[in-house]
Amino acid sequence: MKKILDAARRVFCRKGFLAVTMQDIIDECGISRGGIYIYFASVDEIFLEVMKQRSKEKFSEVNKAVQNFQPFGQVISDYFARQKERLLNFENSLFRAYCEYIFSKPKPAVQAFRDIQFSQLQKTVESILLLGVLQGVVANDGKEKLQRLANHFIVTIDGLSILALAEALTEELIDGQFAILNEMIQKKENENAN
Amino acid sequence: MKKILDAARRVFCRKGFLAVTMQDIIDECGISRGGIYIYFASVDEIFLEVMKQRSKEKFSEVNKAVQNFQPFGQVISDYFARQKERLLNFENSLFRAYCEYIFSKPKPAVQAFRDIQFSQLQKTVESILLLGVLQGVVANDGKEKLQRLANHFIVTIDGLSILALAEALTEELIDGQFAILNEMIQKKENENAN
Amino acid sequence: MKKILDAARRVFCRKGFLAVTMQDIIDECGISRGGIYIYFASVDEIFLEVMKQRSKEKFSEVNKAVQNFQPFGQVISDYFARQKERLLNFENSLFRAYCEYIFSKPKPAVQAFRDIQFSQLQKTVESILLLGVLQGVVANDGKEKLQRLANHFIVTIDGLSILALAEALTEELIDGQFAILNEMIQKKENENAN
Amino acid sequence: MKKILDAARRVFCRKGFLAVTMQDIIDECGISRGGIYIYFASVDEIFLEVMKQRSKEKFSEVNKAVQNFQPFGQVISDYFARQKERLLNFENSLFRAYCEYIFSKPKPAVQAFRDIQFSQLQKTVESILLLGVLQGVVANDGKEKLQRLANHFIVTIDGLSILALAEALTEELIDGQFAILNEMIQKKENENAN
DNA sequence: TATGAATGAGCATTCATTCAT
DNA sequence: AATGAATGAATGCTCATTCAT
Repeated sequence: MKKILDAARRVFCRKGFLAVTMQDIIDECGISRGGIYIYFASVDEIFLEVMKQRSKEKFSEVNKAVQNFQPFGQVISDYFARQKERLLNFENSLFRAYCEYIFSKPKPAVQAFRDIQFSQLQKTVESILLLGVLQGVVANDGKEKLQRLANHFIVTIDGLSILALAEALTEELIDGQFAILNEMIQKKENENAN
Repeated sequence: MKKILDAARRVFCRKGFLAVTMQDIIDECGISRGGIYIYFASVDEIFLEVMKQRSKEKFSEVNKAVQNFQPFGQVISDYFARQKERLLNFENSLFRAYCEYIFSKPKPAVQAFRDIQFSQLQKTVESILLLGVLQGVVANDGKEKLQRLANHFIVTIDGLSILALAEALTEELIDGQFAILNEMIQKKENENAN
Repeated sequence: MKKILDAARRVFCRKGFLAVTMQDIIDECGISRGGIYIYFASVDEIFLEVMKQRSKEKFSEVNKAVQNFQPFGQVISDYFARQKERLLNFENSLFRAYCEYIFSKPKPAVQAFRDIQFSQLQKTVESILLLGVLQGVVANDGKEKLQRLANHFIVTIDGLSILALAEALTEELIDGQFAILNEMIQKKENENAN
Repeated sequence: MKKILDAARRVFCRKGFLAVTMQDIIDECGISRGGIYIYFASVDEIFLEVMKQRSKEKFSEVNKAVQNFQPFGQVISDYFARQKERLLNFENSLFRAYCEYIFSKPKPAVQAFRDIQFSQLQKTVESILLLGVLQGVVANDGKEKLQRLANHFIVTIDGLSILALAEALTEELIDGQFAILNEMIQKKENENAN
């Protein structure tokens, strides 16, 4: 079953979600036509399981760093570095599949799924920024502004992800955008100092 | 043929790109199966033509405003208002279809298409910001920084578009993100004043 | 389309209803896999159409004889002869398919269909018996009794049909049963005479 | 193994014969896939065993009544009552499965099976009628006529069974048909008296 | 004995594409 | 130009049967 999920993940990275057929996954994992239906009734089910698995891995490192109260400068630059690497190696990303899934399903059906993905991400980014606030290197403009800023990070990275999928993304562009995000924190830092 | 393209556009708005079959377009425009193949050999061709049409309309108004050297404050707030309306009425948008198309095609094949879309957008946003610079209300930090800022606008709006498609987008969230973009200009204005 | 229905009828006679696949009908009529779906969406639809066609043919001759007020003795013996021939050549009958269809469907779904079949049959048999009454060769015991007798004819023939399908039916057995039905009319005739 | 047969019987009552899969029986009896194949190689084998079991139960009571030389009036009215109850509770009957089995198999293969079922039934009905003859309440028209009458009872009940499966059977209709069968005996009784 | 994972043949259905009219 | 009937490849899915444990 792990064999199926690993194979499926490779397929989803390669072909997104909508174009993936059971046949693709069967071919990739070497299990028979019927064999796969023992575990999963549809491509949808496999996809959801793959996403569940990924969620577990995804934030573990950064969350650990935050919990260990490591220096904000370190954490944020690690975070950017990791995102940059991800954006530059987008052939290993499930983002395309995630988008196609979210786009194609009737909205009520995916609400729970999408909310989990989004709120987990929000929580993680917020916790990083909060770490900066606690360490006095990010301005404390109140919870609302912090949330807004966290959302802006997410939105920016989502926007970059689209460009990555369109292969319209250069390293230079990434650096430029992350520089802007950094400045937004730095600015606040200065203001804080005032 | 206009009938085909109009019908196809409605279909692409409704179902994206990947899920659209010739049958869908046939049903929508009321022309026969064979009749459509006289003009277009595939859904792909129809899609490209629809996108070409849309490009023509898309930037006409804002470009005109810029060319007429209208007040930057007016132009930018119009731009945000228009984007906001678009994001809140995303069932009429071709963004999903655009994403699915870009995602699904082998990259070299869509490079030209994607570059046209992206550079048109860049040019328009840059021209707006340049208007601000010329009118002395946006900081003149050099061409590179301006381009970076323009990209940030684009990236942010793309990020919001994803959320719109996932129906994870509230009016509040849009306002918050546009406020951040506005502050980035204002900030620069202040600095400029210093 | 006539080609499809004729082929389908042969298949239903040979294999009943439940065991018939689209493939069977496709093989029999020589139309392509997709071609058949232009006219019919499922085996069910084809079956219903075949049955509709048959209903039209089925009672035409005997109904005509009744309407022409032909001698009862002639009509009834023709009817028995025809039924006997049908029972002895049951490989050309749709009875098996009809049974399997009726058996396998959720009852509300087939109610209308089954009622039409049954009431047509009832009406025809009743009209024959009524002919006998009008000609004074069948006892007039009231409408209710006549209906009951008509039902008995139907029930008997259905019972014989089951035996035919089981190939447990000899010519002798048929003759014996039809003799009983004949006696029932004769008896009444005698009584009538009393 | 009894567990298997009991479960299978419930399934056959519910779904007939053709639509029953091994999975259905597995689900119903809670024994594993492989476990069932130890005892039975196919659904066919299970069905035959279920039918064999049922034959043992089926006629025991009426046969006992006949052997005990109980009053014919009692025996026949018990028999009709039992049949009526069976017809009105046809969801517990194996008749549908029996029909589908008989219909679907190549005739030589089921000849023995079908003959056993039919001749057992014939024998039982004949023995009841013979009881009537012996008690002087049914006309003694010779063995051949008696057999013919027995067959008519069977044929009628088979015909009613079809209607039961089609849910076209009312209590009124059953009563009417059984009344006809009763009259056939009564008539003979009267004649006998003459 | 008993299990249940695995196999692969077979079915319904959809769809892009062709072509005679 | 325009039609729409016809094709056949491809997909999801089910099921009887096998077999290592």
